Amino acid sequence: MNNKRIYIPLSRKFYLRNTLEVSKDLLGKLLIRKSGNKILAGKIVETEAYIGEHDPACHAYKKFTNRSKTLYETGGTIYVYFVYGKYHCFNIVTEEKGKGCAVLIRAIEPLMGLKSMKINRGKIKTIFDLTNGPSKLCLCLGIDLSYNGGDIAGKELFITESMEKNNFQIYVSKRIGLNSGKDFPYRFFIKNNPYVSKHIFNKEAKLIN
DNA sequence: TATTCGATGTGCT
DNA sequence: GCACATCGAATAC
Repeated sequence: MNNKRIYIPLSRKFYLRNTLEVSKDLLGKLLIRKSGNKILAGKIVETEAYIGEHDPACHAYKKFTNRSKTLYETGGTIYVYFVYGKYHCFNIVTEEKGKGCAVLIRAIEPLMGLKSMKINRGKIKTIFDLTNGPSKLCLCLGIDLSYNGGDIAGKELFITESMEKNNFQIYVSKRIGLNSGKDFPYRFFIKNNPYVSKHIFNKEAKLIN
């Protein structure tokens, strides 16, 4: 891949749509992180939808708190939060301001800047362990709370169309790691992609295209 | 102020 | 497959 290529971020409009649609459409897109003249990038292979105040697993279910306030911003806002005392999760707000909806990026397939990613991440068993989890990819790309509330159509961290043709099949399953709202089929991932995070629920996943 | 919990990851079995 | 580290945020009181 050519580092000199100019990447055009998807506009905010892309995110001002139904959360499930955005979750599906993000698969196959490129997540780009620029730092100085370095480019770290990966293809999005797994996402989850969190759909506002009526979704028991969504942070907006418990109303407005200091942590969840950026979730109520307009679609295209970056929502990063801190969990389990040591990890970060990276989301993109969807739909109109005030809805409290977002897509969690759960896994990417690393494509550029693998060397830096490995340094950021620390020891791994195989290359497949590098970015196959929401907090793993945050570590690799250096995504932390300083990005919370930022614009996903910005310069440093953004998503762009893939240059490859996207001919893959999409599976949908239950979401990972929840205690409530666990039965909603809001997790999307690319069939047979080895960088998908967990294999739990994959057996019962359904093909949707 | 006290207590519980968590959209995870790691390591061991 | 399963236990558990870890600590900030949310909730209970």
